[in-house]
Amino acid sequence: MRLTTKGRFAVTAMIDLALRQNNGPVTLAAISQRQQISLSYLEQLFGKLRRHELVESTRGPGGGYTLGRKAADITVADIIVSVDEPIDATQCGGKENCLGEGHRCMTHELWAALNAKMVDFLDSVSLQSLVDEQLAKGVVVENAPMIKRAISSAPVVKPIRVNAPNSVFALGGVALSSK
Amino acid sequence: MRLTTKGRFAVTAMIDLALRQNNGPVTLAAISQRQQISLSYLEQLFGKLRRHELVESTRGPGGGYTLGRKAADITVADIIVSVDEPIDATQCGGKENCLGEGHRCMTHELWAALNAKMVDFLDSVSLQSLVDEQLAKGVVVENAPMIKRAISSAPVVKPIRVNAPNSVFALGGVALSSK
DNA sequence: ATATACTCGACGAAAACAGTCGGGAAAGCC
DNA sequence: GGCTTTCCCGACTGTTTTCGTCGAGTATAT
Repeated sequence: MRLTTKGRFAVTAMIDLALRQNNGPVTLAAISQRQQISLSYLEQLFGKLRRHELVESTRGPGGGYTLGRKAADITVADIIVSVDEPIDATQCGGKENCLGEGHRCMTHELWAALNAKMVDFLDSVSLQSLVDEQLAKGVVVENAPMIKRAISSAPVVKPIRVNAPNSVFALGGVALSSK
Repeated sequence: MRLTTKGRFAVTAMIDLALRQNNGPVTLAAISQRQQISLSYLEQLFGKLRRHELVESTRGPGGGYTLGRKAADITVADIIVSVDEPIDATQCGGKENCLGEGHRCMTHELWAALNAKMVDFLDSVSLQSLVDEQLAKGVVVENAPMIKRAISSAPVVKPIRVNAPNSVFALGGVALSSK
C-alpha cells in the first residue's frame, strides 16, 4: 500500500463526486474547477476508477460520472488501490525464503505486519463516512436545488438535465470561468 | 502524511534495531546486510531519525545506534514523519480561505479529515507492538547470547563491548562477509 | 449537425526516490 | 601516535512517479 498525493487527489475527487452526484452525473470539468486538479489528470485517475468499477460514466451533454455503488460500500482502500495499482512486493519478489534459508528476508515479514494494519484501517473508512463528516462541518454544496433526499439508494435517478453552461451551473457566483 | 517505500525502509530498520539493541549499539552495516538496504541510504535515513531524536548514535568501534527512547514510546507516525518531513500542505499553501471567501478551497478540508484519521492511527501503533508481533511469530534474533530478558525496560544496558569483527558478532554462522 | 463529455495514447518537465561517492570527524584499541 | 571502526555530511546521478499538456477519437443529446 502506497500513499501519495495521487491517492489524495483520487480520494478528494471521490468525496466531491459523492457530495454532488444526486443532481445527476458530475463532470470532471466541475471537479477540476472546485478541487483545482487539472482536467487531464482527473481523466487519468477516473479511467482507473472506472476500470475498477468504483465509478460509472455517462457520455454526452449532461453526462459525467456517478458512483459505481453506494458511498457506504466504497472504502478509502478501494480508491487508493485503484489509482496506485503496482503494490511493489518488498524487493524479494514476494517469494518466500528469499535467501534460501528459512528466517531470512525478514524485510518481507517486518513490513507485512504494519502494511496489513494499514490496509485494514483504510478499508474500515468508507467514502460515506467522509462525506458525512463534511456535511456535519457545514460544507456548502452549491447548486443543489432541493432534489429528493434519497442520497444513494435510488437506482439511477437522473432528473432533468439542466444544461446551462454559464449560469447557476457554473460555480456559485464568483467568476472563475475566465480561465 | 505521505507513505512510500522510504518510510517502509525506515520502519523496517527501526524494528531491526529495536530487536537487537539490547546487545549494545547496532551498526548500520549490520542492518544493511540483514534488511538489504544500501548503507549510504540508511545513513541518510538515520541522520533524519537522529535529528528527530528517535535514535542516538555512538561513534567508534563497538558503536552504532540505539533507540532514543523506549520502543513503547516511539510510534510509527514518529518514524514516518521524521523521514518524510515536507508535508506538502494541499497546494493552497496552508492558509485558510485560500480563495478569498469562506467555504472555498475545500480541497484542504476534504483531505484533512482523512489525513487526521491516518495520523491518529499510525500514532496508535508503537514500535514495541511491532517488535512483540515479530517475536511472537518466532523471529530468530541471531547473536543474542542470553543477555537479560529486560527487553526495553532497562535504561541503557550497554554490556561489555565485544569487539570481534569476524566471529560471533558478525552474522551468526553463514558467510555473508564476502561482500 | 453540433456541442458536450468521456476515452485513449503519447509526450514531457519536475520532483521524489534510491543509491553512490568521497571526504571528514569522533572514539576506541594497539 | 597510528590504526580501525563507525558515524556524519554534502554533492552527485540515474530511475521512477507525479502532474500536466496535447491531440485525436467516440458516444450521446439537442
